[in-house]
Amino acid sequence: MNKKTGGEKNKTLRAIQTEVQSINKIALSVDCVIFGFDENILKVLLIRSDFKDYEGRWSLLGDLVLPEEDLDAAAYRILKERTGLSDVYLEQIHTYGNTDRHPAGRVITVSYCSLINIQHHKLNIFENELHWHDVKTVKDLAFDHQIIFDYSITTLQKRVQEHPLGFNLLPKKFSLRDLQNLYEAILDIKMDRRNFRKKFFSMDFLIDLNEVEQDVPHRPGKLYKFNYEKYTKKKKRLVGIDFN
Amino acid sequence: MNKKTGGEKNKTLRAIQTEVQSINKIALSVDCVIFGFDENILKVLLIRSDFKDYEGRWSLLGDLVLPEEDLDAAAYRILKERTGLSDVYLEQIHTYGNTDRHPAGRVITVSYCSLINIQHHKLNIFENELHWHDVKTVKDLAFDHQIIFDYSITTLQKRVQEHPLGFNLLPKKFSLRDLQNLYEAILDIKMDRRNFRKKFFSMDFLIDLNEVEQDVPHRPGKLYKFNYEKYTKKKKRLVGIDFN
DNA sequence: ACGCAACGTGTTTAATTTACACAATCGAAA
DNA sequence: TTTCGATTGTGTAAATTAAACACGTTGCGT
Repeated sequence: MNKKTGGEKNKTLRAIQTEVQSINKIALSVDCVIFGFDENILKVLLIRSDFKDYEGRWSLLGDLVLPEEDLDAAAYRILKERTGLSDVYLEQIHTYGNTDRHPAGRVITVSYCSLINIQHHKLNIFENELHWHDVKTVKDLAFDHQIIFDYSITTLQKRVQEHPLGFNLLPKKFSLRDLQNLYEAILDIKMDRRNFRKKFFSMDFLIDLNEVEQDVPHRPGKLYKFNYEKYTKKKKRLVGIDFN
Repeated sequence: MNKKTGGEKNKTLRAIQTEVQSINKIALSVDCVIFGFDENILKVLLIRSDFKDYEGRWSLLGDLVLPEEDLDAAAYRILKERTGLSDVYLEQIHTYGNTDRHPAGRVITVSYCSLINIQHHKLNIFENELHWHDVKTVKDLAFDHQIIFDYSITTLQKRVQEHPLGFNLLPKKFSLRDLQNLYEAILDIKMDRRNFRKKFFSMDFLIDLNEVEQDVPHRPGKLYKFNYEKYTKKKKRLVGIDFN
């Protein structure tokens, strides 16, 4: 097999092959697209592919779903196994099931997307060179992971504008500058600072902590936290036809 | 088996059971939530469930994915088999894979959503009492189909505001009243007629056919068709944070 | 005490959305 | 042929939301 990986690393792929080759049946897997935010850059967790055909290529964090395991539970397990983190936002994105998408045979893969706070969860496992990659540098992923990744990031951009997911990527206390940097990184745009502040203040989901940033080499900004309670009490309006 | 169904009707379920029981493996299926529009009512196609446990309950149109069949292809095939219709909008919605969701064992179901024009496609098969149901009357579906259905309709409402899907439900030539009735039915709201017209005219995707309705007992409205070409040339803008 | 760097704030303009009323047209019936 | 009923077609004013834009303040570092 490939150079850096020992015996255990190929467990997953062998399992897939066994699963698939035996009777031309279906294997079910989950791929997690785990986003984080650090140094004002949106990042994603990748590992080196174990698979010979994709030697050296980067790949998403995937694994087979266990026989008695619910789908969402599998995603949470994989996330936990790979990162140690639980209790985070995790959502199904899309399912990929074409017959030719995996060299080992028919593999159905359900993709999930997660947003985690890199500072709150330092990686302590580095199997398969697990580490964060700037999303802007991600390319040529193994299997059809590039397609999965591209779709995930597009979906993420949509969802982050409809739900306050971004707050998961920040420390509990954050400045408005932090928040804006986050949105600018995810959406890959620049925004006007005054309008950005106006918008978030008018939403009325930020709690002023009456604290300021520490150890910044300039005037420190005020710190806020997100008011989840208040948010969950709000309703949806869905009217607004707008093709674009 | 149940009273009304002959030998062939249970094919699908037997196949699932065989597939699943043999080796405790996974069965892959597709459920189609097929929406139509008629008499100003949003409708959905349902059949009577074959399954003993759900005798008499209504169920979505589902079937197993063939071993060598791509996922999307399976959805199109099932739609075609059930309705004869091809070349319609069909989109993946969500995947359901919990271990306890199907009595026969582990079944992964990918749901798809489709919008078809009832007038352009009269049903000529009535197996399992296939027919259109007013979506407002749908309840107590078999399996977890109620959950799948509810999620589909919510997703449909979202998507119909972002993309001109609704035009699939109308005849090629339609009046603005037809169009408004459609949106009101799908979104389950009332809209102001003048503002509705203004909105669609300003989008500039309607072609005036210089024809009017026939056989209406009142002043006939002008007829339009949708300009798909013009639409496909437009771009997306995605900026606009707005939790709701 | 000075400079640097980022913070915090308000107004004006434009664009979009909402609310709202009346004359014109056609078919049907008297 | 006149009238009635029903629905079409249209415009404007008000309110809301989004966009553009500049300067004084604060705290740190030297």
